[in-house]
Amino acid sequence: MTDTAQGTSRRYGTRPTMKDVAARAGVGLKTVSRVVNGEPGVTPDTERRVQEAITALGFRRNDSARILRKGRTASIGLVLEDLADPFYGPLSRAVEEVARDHGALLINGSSAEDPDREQELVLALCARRVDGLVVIPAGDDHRYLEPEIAAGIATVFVDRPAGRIDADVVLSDSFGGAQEAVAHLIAHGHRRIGFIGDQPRIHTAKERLRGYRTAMAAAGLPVDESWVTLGSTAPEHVRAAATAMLDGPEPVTALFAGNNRVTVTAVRVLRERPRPVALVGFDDFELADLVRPAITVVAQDAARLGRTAAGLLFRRLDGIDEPPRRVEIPTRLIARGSGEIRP
Amino acid sequence: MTDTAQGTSRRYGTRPTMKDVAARAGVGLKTVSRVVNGEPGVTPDTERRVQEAITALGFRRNDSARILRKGRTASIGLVLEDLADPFYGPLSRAVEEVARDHGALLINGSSAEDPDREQELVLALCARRVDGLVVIPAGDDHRYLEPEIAAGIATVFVDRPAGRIDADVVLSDSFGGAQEAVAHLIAHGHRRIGFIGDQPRIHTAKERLRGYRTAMAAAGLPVDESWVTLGSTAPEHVRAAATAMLDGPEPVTALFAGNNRVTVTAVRVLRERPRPVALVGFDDFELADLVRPAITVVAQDAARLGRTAAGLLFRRLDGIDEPPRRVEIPTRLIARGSGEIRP
DNA sequence: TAGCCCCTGGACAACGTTGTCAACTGCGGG
DNA sequence: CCCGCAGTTGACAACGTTGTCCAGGGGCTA
Repeated sequence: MTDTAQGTSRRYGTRPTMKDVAARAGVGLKTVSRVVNGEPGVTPDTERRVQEAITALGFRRNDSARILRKGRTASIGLVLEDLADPFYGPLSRAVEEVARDHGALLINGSSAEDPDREQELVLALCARRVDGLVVIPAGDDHRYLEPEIAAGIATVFVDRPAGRIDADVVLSDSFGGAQEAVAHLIAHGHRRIGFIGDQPRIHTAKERLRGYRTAMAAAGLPVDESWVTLGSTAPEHVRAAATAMLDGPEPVTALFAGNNRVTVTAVRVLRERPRPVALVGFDDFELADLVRPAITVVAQDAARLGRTAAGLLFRRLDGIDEPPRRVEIPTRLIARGSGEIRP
Repeated sequence: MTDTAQGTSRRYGTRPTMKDVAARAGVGLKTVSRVVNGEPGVTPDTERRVQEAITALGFRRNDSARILRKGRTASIGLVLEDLADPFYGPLSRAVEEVARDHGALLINGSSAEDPDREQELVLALCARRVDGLVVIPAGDDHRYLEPEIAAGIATVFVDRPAGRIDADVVLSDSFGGAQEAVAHLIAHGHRRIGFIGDQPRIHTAKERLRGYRTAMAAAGLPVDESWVTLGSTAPEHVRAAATAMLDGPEPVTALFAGNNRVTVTAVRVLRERPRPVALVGFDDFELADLVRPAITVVAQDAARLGRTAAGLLFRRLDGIDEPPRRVEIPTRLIARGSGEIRP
């Protein structure tokens, strides 16, 4: 009755299977399966015996086998740039939360903004047969995904559109947000405004630049090309760019920072300057209101991006078949002071 | 020659298997397996034929089946409190990076500081047969993991120790860090110092409180119990606690904040006060140096915690068998100004 | 009491892959 | 000319689970 360790040689690292449980409970294999899955058709007494055997042996269903048999993995993959970036943490969490509501686990990976690594990760996830993918693309050619999508792996892109394939995508309104930011600076009297953005191959960087140019043009302001820098967002690079704009022959009186990493470095640079320079940053961040001057930003709702994307994904997984959608999430200008400095 | 779509009825959502590839290439199943896995013993000509079939059919190996057969999943699980918390993002990223170096994928889940949810997640990961687990525990009883560990799932705890089982653990030196923080405030002339920490069931909260009390006692200072609050770190709660300490009968002249969320709210509260109040926070955060006064903190190295834990995990997975270890990562006091305000 | 149905339980195949082992080829040496 | 050998290749079982289908037994009705 209490013979927990009995004849069945349980080597370390070897798990009991349903067969073992069945043998111990003196029932058939399928009966154990029924109990484990809560299927009907088992008498209370049999069920109890099976439960006892499960507990005694420490049995846990092997989901790998289950997945193989059923064809669905109840897991989705998320590929983003860097989990350590404060913009992606909330996004990832939101995706996870939606996945959880649908009983799915989340496997995620960071591409480090490297297209090859993105592809490697995505294909590894496909080999695992995740049910769906949420991808923040690093590359700009996703034709490699075509066979996977055709084979039924639902895919939603977030933050940036897919390259060369037609797929669902959820974006922030980078263009509109940038336009609004720059218009805000113009409204406060600025005429020479600098823009420091991410690498030009990144969609959001291009869109924000376009917003900047459109706003400038709409106000009839010329743009000196020394006021625009796209490239690495590494601190030293941003620092050099900002310094050049501020000390150039046509010094800017305001800066528009293309993302949160740029903004942070810009704040540091401006802090060292004798005269105040106006600044608006794309992306909100914690404590933006506590820095002096408080930082005016164009806020994107990362969690909402993630929720929306995951929602779209599970719609697909639930079998809703419709042409690829493009959802745009509005941004919001939060005026806090740094953008209201007059030239 | 170009008959991509031929007799084999490929329904949407059905993937080709090695059998299909074998049939198309006119070879045996095992030969396909050999090619896919780069095993030797296949003539270049045969290999080419198989490769062509693979490309034509869009075949991708089903890792679920592979996992079932091989027993190893090449994936590890990470259970933490909240991926959106800026402390855990870098930790998660560090674990991911180590996993990647070992060819493993990372599945992660947020427990939301709920013990039941932690257990649910952990067991789901075990059912997936992850090779190992990195857990930031929310609960304080992990005996439920015993059968899993006995069955060979390596487990490492981070940030907080496991409850009621003996397992590897990687911790920050919360006690020492807190002691140092409070001593720092005392050295700057403070006698009445408040402490606002996380819920008392959380190990780090207890340790930091212990450090606080030890430092006070070492300086021969009494602690009025109205100066100590442990509990939710929700902003309104922290705000109320701080206000009470600052306006009480024995008003504190300095605050020690038990984690990053508390610190942020404390900064906001102190900002509204007419007289400066000293503040030291546990956990560093971006922009801590840009707020005025810049925030003095006890910095923990989240990435190093993650790297160390993952390193330990893979040592276990590589078969190194030794008694459970307890690794403590030192903290570092970064004086920036807010802790140097005199009473 | 025969006949029938329902309820429970089990035998068996299948999911897609990999490990084992044997068969086949062509070649060189005795 | 035959034997053995090395190098390829494929047939088959197994991994642990679930779906299908059938068998046995008990209770009910005619």
